[in-house]
Amino acid sequence: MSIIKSLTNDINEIIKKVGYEIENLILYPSNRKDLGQYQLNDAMLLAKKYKKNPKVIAEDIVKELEKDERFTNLNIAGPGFINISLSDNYLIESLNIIANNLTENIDKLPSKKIIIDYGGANVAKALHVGHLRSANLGEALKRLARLLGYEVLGDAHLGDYGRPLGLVILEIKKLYPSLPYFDEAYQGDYSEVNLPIDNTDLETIYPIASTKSKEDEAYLEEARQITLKIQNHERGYYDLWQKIVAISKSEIKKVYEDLDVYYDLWLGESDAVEYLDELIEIYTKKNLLKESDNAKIIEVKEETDKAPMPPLLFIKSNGSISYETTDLATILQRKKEYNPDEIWYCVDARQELHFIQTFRAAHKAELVSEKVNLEFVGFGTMNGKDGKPFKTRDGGVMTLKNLISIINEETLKRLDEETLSLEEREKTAKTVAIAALKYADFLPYRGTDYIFEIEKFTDLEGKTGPYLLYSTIRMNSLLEKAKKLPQEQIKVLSSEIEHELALTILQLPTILLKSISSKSLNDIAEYLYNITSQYNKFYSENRVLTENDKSKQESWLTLTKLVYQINNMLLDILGIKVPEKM
RNA sequence: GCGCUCGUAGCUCAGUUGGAUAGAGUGUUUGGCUACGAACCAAAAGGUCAGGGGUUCGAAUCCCUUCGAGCGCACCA
Repeated sequence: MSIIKSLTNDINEIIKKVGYEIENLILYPSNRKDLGQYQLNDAMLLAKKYKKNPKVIAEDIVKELEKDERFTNLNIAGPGFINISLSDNYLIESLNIIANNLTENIDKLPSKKIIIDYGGANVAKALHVGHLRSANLGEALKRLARLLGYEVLGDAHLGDYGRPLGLVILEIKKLYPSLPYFDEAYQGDYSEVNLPIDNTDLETIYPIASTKSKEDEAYLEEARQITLKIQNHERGYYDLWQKIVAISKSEIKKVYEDLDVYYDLWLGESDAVEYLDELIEIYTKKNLLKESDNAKIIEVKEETDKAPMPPLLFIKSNGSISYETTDLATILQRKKEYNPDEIWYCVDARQELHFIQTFRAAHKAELVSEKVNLEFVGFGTMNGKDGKPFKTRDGGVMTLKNLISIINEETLKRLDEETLSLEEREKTAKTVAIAALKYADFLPYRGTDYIFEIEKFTDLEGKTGPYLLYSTIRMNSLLEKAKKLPQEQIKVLSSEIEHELALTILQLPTILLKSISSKSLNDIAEYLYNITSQYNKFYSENRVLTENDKSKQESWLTLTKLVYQINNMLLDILGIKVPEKM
């Protein structure tokens, strides 16, 4: 158990002993550091509950806390704030426990099996800036959840089904009508067909097809028919579809690897389709399907709804299925194959209604038990400076690949030509660029729409990924230079900034729990900046290597090591790598 | 129209299970390197927390209301 948690528990016990009961006691870091390190705000609440003067209650509590040697400088301020500080002895002892084993400073959660759905990548479409948040968020939540003791599977949930693929194949048919895929008489093996199309072609074909479909009703209808053919596994079309998926998937994988995003499962919508018959049977047997305008729908209204709730479109009037249905099939598939306790969906916040419908329909048919938490983890949209969804200057889509290379160039310019060879610079630039990109994305709360500016992601100074990397590397460099000196124990805390750092370190487990419960990484991103800038202040105030006081020197080195380890751990959660030099 | 989200420093964002004096980065002005790595550190200036009302010991945070913005509302995914 973490220091801060056991401390909170103990204070709770002490207060109970005095005769008061606090339901959810939290030891807050004080926002009046001049009065104490921590504050307890509960005397005011207890005053209401026990109908007593809050100051009297505070005095009762303080009197008992004073008997404990861990606490010092206890005082009461204002209407009944209790200010608490920790004694240096206790602080040092606590830090040494953590320095000895970092996991002592992490509170594990009861084990659970979780699937995180954080893909959103679509076959035949380039990953664009909009995919960044899903990938970053999901990957980081996966790592955080694992650290806290959950069993986690990340699923790419590839968009490999539905109309876009129909459109792409239609356009290919228009471009290369003589391909055997479109020749009904063809009897040969499709794996031997040479498709004159690579991933770059696919990415240009889709926008063209999409535009045509909006302008030409007949074209759209033909695409609908082809979509249906794929869904019915019609020879030729189905084979071409498989080929396109394979080409596209390998390219998508590459971009995700650049971002240090790795999935445990590379399942797609199409993989869920084998559960479709079973799904339809379940809904039919339970009598949950209704006919409406030639389509089959599921009513998902509830009495408490404030707004009209549209039904879930289960089977379209032309007989094809919508993504609501593949999402339901996916839930069934996950239940059957993995039996998770929770499924988290990291998707754009604008899809909330869709997921409310899907979750309700899933629970209505008991695809998963009511206890299984299907959670919508929506994130805000990336807008341009005009407040509308981001477009490049010429009105196009900024692909993720493009964005990464822009930041790469920017970073490369900043790297020191004297300490790094060209080869090293190129490799390092990539790592630093990704750090800049990811960190900038994590800083705002996940639900906030934020304004996407290239400058924000290429910024290398101030509260940025490169700042964290630079500082962390500098810590390591110091530790390396002091390799022969002892760095095992903190013996003294000799300045204000060292005390600040100590308290920040104790606060870590609280930040981790806050982050997993809000499912947002901004608290961790903020914490990383805080601990790093506190360390940098310490670093600028002291000369560690030339310090004569040996116990001071060892304490400083141990503190450096501790912060270094924490930074590495947290950066790893965010999926950010630390290069050796930069 | 109905519903959801939001409005905090010039800009970009934190802070919202109610806590003391509302924070950070950036930008502006200024000071600190023949280096334990200056992609750093220090300091100044910058706020009617959109407006109004209410709840209470206490409100950026909760409730009501006005104004403004974004998003969603079955056969796109």
